[in-house]
Amino acid sequence: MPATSSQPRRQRSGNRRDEAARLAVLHAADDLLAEHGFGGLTIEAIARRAGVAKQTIYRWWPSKVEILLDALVEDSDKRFPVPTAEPTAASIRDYLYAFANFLATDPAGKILLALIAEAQHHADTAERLHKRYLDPRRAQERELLARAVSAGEVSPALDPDTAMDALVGPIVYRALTGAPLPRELADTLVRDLLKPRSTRQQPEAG
Amino acid sequence: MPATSSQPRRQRSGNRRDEAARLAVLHAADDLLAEHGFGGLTIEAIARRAGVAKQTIYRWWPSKVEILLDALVEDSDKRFPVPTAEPTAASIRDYLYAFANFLATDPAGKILLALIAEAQHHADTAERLHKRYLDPRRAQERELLARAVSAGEVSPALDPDTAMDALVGPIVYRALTGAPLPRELADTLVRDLLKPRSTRQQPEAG
Amino acid sequence: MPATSSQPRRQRSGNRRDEAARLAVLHAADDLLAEHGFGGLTIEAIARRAGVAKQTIYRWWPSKVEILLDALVEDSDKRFPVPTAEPTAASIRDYLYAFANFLATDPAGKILLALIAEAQHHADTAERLHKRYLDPRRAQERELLARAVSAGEVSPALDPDTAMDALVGPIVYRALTGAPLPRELADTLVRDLLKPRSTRQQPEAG
Amino acid sequence: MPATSSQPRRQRSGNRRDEAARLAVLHAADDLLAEHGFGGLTIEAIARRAGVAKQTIYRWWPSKVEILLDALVEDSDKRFPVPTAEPTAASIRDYLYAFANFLATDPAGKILLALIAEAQHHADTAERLHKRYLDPRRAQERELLARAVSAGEVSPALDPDTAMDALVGPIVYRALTGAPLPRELADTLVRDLLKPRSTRQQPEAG
DNA sequence: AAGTAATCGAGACGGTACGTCTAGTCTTGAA
DNA sequence: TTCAAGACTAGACGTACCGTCTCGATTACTT
Repeated sequence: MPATSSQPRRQRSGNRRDEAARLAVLHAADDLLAEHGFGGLTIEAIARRAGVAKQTIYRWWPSKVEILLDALVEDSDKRFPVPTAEPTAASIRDYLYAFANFLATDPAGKILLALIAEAQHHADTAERLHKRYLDPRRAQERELLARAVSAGEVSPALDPDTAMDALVGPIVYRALTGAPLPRELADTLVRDLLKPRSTRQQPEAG
Repeated sequence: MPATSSQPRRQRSGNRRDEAARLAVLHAADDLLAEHGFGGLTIEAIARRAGVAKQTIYRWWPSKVEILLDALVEDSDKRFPVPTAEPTAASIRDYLYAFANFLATDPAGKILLALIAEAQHHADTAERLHKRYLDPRRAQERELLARAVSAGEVSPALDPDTAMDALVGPIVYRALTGAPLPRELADTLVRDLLKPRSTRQQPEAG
Repeated sequence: MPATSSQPRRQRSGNRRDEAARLAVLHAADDLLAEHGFGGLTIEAIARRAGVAKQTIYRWWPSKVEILLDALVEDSDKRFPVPTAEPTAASIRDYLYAFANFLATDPAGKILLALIAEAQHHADTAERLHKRYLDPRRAQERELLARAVSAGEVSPALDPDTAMDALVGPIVYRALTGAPLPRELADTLVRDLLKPRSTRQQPEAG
Repeated sequence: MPATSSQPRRQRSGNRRDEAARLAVLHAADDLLAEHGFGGLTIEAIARRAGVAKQTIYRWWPSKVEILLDALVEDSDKRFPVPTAEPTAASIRDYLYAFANFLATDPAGKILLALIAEAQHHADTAERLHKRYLDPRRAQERELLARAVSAGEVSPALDPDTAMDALVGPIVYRALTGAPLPRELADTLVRDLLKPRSTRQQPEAG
């Protein structure tokens, strides 16, 4: 009587961590944030939505911030990885496009904004956000920029860290204040602040 | 302005609005934000700290966001007004210095960050923050920039609104992420994004 | 525009304790005990049933045991007060009838049984049950018995306290084990243990 | 009876029921009841204390009541068996002494009180308590009494079942309410309610 | 000797109630 | 009319157990 690969419907947890429950929680958090805003994002609501017991959430996540970080890290690595291949001005500009797009349209983009917000209210959140998201990404970004500089592709006036903030800051700020994110913004920021090789001898004034 | 007899401790209200209670609430909110962060800033705690009944707060402020807006508007107009006199690149740069200083050191600076944060969580807050703070200031800033442009002092590549965000965004973003705000940041932003008259014909590349 | 005595529907509490809420809680507890047993008697369920917030219950009652005691004391004083008038064997017997009837048929009778039960589980309950119910009633019963003795109406062999337990114990025990409570039980207990005047010279053997 | 090599610590289960686990559960239940009262007697706590998995408990006992019944039945048959030999008033009185002693001093006595209590809360418990403990014992007691009556040793006024409750009830009630259990109680109950042959023609009034 | 079956400790799971907390509404009584 | 005080409904918080389940290791009876 071969079991002919019929689907087992609900594998039922057992002794090991239930991956289905984990994903259900992450998705529920994502959905609730999108639908009801941060105010509707309670552990109770996540549990209800995910069809999961509260204890299951408390067992695996120390706070709802950590849930959001899990979702954010997974999604943003997927949707707009820091380019590692070609350290050119164009790839940096494309990265800013992708970042702006992520903030404006991806549900996980709202997560980042919510976490930056929450970090203002709780010092722990600030620390965790840095450790799990901002710092690792910034390290990659810094390296991208450094390689572009040493390749002679760009020549920013500021130190790498501040330069990145000067590029990313306007985009984040406009997302935080609900302003649109036109391509010209990233274009101008890259052109004027990074001064790429191709545009350096021809300032727009002419 | 005769001080007429020592102050009678607590004049006990009567039937007009109690100015002492109003100030006590604003100060209590300020103090609590500074001491216990936004998390410790509950209506209950403000009432306790101010020695005021909750109902008194609810009577005069529709939410604690409005309390913070009251404090923010009063203080920021005092500490770093948008310059109205000389529409030069230098005065814009000075304004950015003052803004950075406000965010980094003034207690009311924390209020702005907290309100930007809160605006991510509640749409009402976003609307109120725009209406009472961001929009009025932006109108002034836009006019400053417009006058500087038409005076030939600066020539930004972006439209006035986006250009202002490109200047302000990095400063706010670094404040939100706890990064320091060196003067070079504002210097570079003004020089590279506004292209003031004095630096226009001599791009740093030479 | 005279309000012509239309009913105000819900007087809404205010500053003072809400008597309606208090009664709703006591009745809800009573009903739940009768309908779903002690297992269904949770604070959460009482609050739900009474249409009252949990906090209101916790504000006024330190535990659900105290709710039951409130209900029990009020009801049992109403339904079967200890007789104070005539200290005769007959009135003691009638008191036992009333007690048996209370245990067997009155909803509040179930409360007493539940509290005796709960007292086995929690020492606090035992103490509170004694202080608020058993001891005061026993004091009255003891006095009734003492007056009957000194009036020559009855002559028990045991000290008053133990004698009362010998009368009451079988009734309670049968109620606890779900056995019926026939009148002959009380009759026999009074006749054989209290030896009332009228039956003393004529033992049932004849 | 050579003890052949020190005990191997924990034989690790295998295919058959683990007697060590069974005893560990019974003892853990006993200990927890004694130390933390019925409130501390949770399946989780028993499992923890016994060093046993919860599933092992649920496999062998349908509820914690059944664990207590196991312990109670074993112990009470051992400590105060219903006398089968001589159906005299004295042996009944001795049985009551033993019962009172069991309730007052034996750990298993507390179990009986706890089960009577629990039976008020759950109908299932009531049924199981009757079936496994109260009814079998009562059958033996009834037979003892019946034999004593037909031997002319005693002549109770009540039917056997009610008569037994009249004897046992006061003792249980006083145990439930924390009152002491003096020998005179059992003495008086037997003398006045069973009217043994030797005291029948000489009522104490004289 | 290998396979089958039942045991065990461990612990994750969906639930329910706990007792605490804060929000925001409402009412009283004094000034 | 204002205020302090504080009771009220509502509902989230994080914890403790409940009873069910699955896992992987450990025996003992089969064959």
